Amino acid sequence: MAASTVSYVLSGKRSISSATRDRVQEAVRVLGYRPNASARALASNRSNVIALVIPLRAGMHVPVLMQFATAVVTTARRFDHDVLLLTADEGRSGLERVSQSALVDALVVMDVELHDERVPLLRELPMPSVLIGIPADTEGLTCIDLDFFAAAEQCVDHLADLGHHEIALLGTPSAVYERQTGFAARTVAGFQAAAERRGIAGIETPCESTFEAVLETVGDLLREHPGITGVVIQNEPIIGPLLDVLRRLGRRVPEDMSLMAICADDVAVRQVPQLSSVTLPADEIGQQAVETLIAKLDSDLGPGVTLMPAQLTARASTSTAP
Amino acid sequence: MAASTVSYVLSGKRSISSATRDRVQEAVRVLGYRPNASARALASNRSNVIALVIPLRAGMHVPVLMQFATAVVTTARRFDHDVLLLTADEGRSGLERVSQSALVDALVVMDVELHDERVPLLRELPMPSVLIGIPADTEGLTCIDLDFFAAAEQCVDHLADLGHHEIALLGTPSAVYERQTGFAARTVAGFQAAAERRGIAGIETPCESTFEAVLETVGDLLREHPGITGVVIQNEPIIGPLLDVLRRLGRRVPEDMSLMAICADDVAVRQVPQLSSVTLPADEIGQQAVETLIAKLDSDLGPGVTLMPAQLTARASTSTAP
DNA sequence: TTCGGTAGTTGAAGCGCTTCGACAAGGACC
DNA sequence: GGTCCTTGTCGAAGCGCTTCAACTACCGAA
Repeated sequence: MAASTVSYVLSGKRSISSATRDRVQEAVRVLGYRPNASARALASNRSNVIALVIPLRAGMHVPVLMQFATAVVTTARRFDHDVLLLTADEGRSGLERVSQSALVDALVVMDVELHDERVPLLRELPMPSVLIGIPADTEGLTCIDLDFFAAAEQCVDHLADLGHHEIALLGTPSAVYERQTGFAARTVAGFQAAAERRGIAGIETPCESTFEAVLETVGDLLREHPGITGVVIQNEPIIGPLLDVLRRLGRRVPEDMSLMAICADDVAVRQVPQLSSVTLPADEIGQQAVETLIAKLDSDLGPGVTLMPAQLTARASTSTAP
Repeated sequence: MAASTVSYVLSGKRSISSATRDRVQEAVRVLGYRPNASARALASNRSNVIALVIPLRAGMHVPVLMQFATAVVTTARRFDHDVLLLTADEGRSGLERVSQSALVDALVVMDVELHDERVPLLRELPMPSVLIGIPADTEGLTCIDLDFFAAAEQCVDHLADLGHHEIALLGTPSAVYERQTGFAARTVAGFQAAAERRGIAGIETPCESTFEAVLETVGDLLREHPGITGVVIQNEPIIGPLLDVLRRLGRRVPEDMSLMAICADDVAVRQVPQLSSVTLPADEIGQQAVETLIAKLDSDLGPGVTLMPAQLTARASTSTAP
């Protein structure tokens, strides 16, 4: 019984008689044999590990990140890969390190900015990568994200259909806009485009993720634009505070004020009243990212941008304009 | 110039003349040379990767987990190690896989239950590990956690010192108790012990992490125990809802009701009013875990339990009993 | 019957490092 | 001047796999 035979049984890369295969598998089982990962990686030039670069920056909503990360790990395991966790604060050098040392076979990069310094590097690296988020120039890249432009449009359309003609977008913390994060910019663009198309007034404002900030931002907003009857909210952690603030201000949802959220479904459903929302499908995006990466690994799949379609669910937080 | 010489320059394991060293370093710089991680691991029997097992279970508060994870990754990088992310749903087999294939050198396991099925396995594995959390039998293990018993005691003492004699512990979701998670059990024990010692009434109840659950739980609590004037809260995500519920019920904080939280400092400070709290030092625990692990890696450090001391900070949410 | 082809198996080469033992050169000591 | 030790460098072995080329055995077609 040659070592190579065992290798072929385990990898299935050559035909093996069923007798031999059974014998090998039995021995593997009995001895509890596990191939050494480093030796395997050295010989095959594949580590079966992918890197996941997670942002740790101001304004990012942690539970959503974790949802992405979980989806990535779970899907990677389905394809017999493991996940190496990198934090974005290592920046370019972290990516260079893990790819040039062949620690990983491929990269998943989250929280991509419009003009991300890592993008040129990703183009050069001799290793497939998938971005979660869309930079300004996607030439030669593989990117996946929710279609935030369409998401915002759908929110506006839904409110416009209900007869609202002055609505607001309560956005992400200003830090997120300042670093030109793609998803935030695309949401604003979609919001403005749809408002214009529908001939209604659309006011957008950033909002920090604290109760006081919501209190102040919403207070200012309603003072300056008393005609607002609909709000689109993109910043998940302020959903609770916003509902609270509206209650304090005596505005009932949805009677006086309609609310649309762009957030995970379970978050929307957990509120009182349940929120009409466009789903942020973090699970599917993470899963899709890994599946694409695996495809690129063993078939030189070309680059391309995948926008997950936005899907709106009307619930109890929106109604016809007062 | 022998390959071995380069290796010795890079690792510093033998003395090298400064002339040679400079020449090698210059060449490394110019060529952008990076040692191949797999080859290095195969030859040296060290992958320089540690596994981090993260729970994805009901009732766990995600931002805190992320804080642990971040601290672990950052600290690991300080010691020139990387982090492989495992989810707890792979259970024992995940641990066996990564350790037996020598994918990693060591393990950090989070969210340990009192009778965790992974504990016996960890004792057997030929590889150091550190648990974040304390199981029932710590024989032969290295564990680190906040001293939740003392944390609860300090909360009770603080309230008792202020003259309260009927207080409640608003705990974690019941799922966390049911699976006998150590930190929750130790908090309850400390709460009860201190209440008894101080001769005051201590009522403890689990609480799910939704607004309605808080509304109902607190409603029931105050109906059955109308004399309660102080609450200790261990469940971070319900801090906001709790403040809201008390407001609705017309109980002012701290005039009518004193509040103590066991949570991260920044969370306590972000509330209105700012909460008196015992800090949950996730950063330090994560950091300490990795430092201990590194020490075990290259010096056969013995096992042992490290309880991080609890530290109480009085803020605006506690005052003398009404 | 002979020949080409296919399926099954094998030994050997080699992946890119680390580490061990050997060895040369030089300094200290008697 | 010879011996011993230290310091710096090197070649070779080997880590545990994968993969290639080669070989055997056997089958069907000519």
